[in-house]
Amino acid sequence: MIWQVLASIPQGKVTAYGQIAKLCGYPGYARYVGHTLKQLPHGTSLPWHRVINAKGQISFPVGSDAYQMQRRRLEQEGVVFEGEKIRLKHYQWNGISSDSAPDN
DNA sequence: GTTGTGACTACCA
DNA sequence: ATGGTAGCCACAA
Repeated sequence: MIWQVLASIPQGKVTAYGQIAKLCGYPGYARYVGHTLKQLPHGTSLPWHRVINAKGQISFPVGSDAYQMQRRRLEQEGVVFEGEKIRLKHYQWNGISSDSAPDN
């Protein structure tokens, strides 16, 4: 299920772990989603990089290898970053939770 | 079976 | 807006 929802995320858009879990019919399974993405093979065609946390940021330590890789992939798809945060206002796929209070 | 940890969230200070 | 705490669920020790 998670893979299916993951694959349905449009290019150039992002969503949150909790949102995916909810869409899969498992609200509250945000951590499970993260656990699943962690298990994805490196060569997977699934857009795991389009999954971020509810804060609108990448869930990896800033500067870490994984962080930079995910960020680069997102930017390649046209996603714009504001510092470490993503412009959810324009790039969130299906409303991400609540926090992040976008402005502009 | 209890305890600790993790690519998470929400609420409160 | 930022930082700390509690809830959340699955998995490993």
